[in-house]
Amino acid sequence: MSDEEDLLKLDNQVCFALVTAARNVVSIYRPILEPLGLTHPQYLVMLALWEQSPRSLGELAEELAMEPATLSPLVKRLEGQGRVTRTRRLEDERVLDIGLTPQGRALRQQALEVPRRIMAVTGLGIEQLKDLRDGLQPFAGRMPHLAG
Amino acid sequence: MSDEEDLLKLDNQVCFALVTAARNVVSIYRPILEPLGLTHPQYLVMLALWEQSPRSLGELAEELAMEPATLSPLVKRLEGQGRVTRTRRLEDERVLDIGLTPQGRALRQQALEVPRRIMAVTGLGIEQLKDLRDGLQPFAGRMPHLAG
DNA sequence: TCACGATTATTAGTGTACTAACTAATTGAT
DNA sequence: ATCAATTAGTTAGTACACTAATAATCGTGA
Repeated sequence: MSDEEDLLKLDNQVCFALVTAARNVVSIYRPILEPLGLTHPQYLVMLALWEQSPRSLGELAEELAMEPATLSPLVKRLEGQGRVTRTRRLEDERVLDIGLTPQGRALRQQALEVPRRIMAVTGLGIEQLKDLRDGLQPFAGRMPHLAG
Repeated sequence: MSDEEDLLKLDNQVCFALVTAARNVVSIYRPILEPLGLTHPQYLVMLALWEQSPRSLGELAEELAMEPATLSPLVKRLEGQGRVTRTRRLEDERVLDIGLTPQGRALRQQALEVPRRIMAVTGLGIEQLKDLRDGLQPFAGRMPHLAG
């Protein structure tokens, strides 16, 4: 049992915990978001747009720490559902502005109930959630050394 | 009203941190696992098999907290790469035993270097990794209330 | 023994998520 | 004014991950 074996085991535990936790979160949200007609990534997009809109697809991708190529079809589905608008910006036609429809804006009222239902299902309190958020900080968001 | 807005924001932060952290972990491992010819999920499968093999596909899926339907094609790719064997168990032909080939067993030597390279890239130490692992425990692994 | 329900794995279909290659538009430099 | 470089999005192709439906096998009880 060398140091390397121990490290491999710790590595395994961390990765496993992180990946399964992310999967579980999606599974927990699924039944709660389903009545809203949203998947979990779509929910994150709507949260970002409720904070600020309209925004270019690129800015949105940057804030959500995802690739424009991933966001592009996702936003198209939201447009198909009538929650979101996709319009070329007049000053620069390369830019695609993503905005909210009245229907998309109205959805926020239903979304306000989501967090309480999540806390009820998981039995987690506000403090635990804050601790988790803070513990994840070193890994979260867009990681600079991954760009390029 | 304001309470609900705050909760929605906290909810957003936690989910966002968790999901992007999981994505980032995969991105960090990608270039390191690429010379081994493994994706990150495949790496987790090999880690589990190095601990114990052969094992049925169902047992493996249980330990990895994933669905058999997800694991099935993943294991087939590992078989195609010559790392893994897929054989029906004689006593019960419904069961598919997943074992290691000599090549799959040998791969472990190269994998022993992975954790140090990860720590070098991320700049994280053993203690930080342990803290993160422990912080994720309430969400990690197979969640009982999701079964069914 | 034969029919039935349970167990185990696979297939089909949807939805992210990534990289790489591509189109279209703008900017900058000759 | 034109051509090169850059920027913004999209498309193509691969790989997870889930649900639902299917197939194959096993065990049991009539």
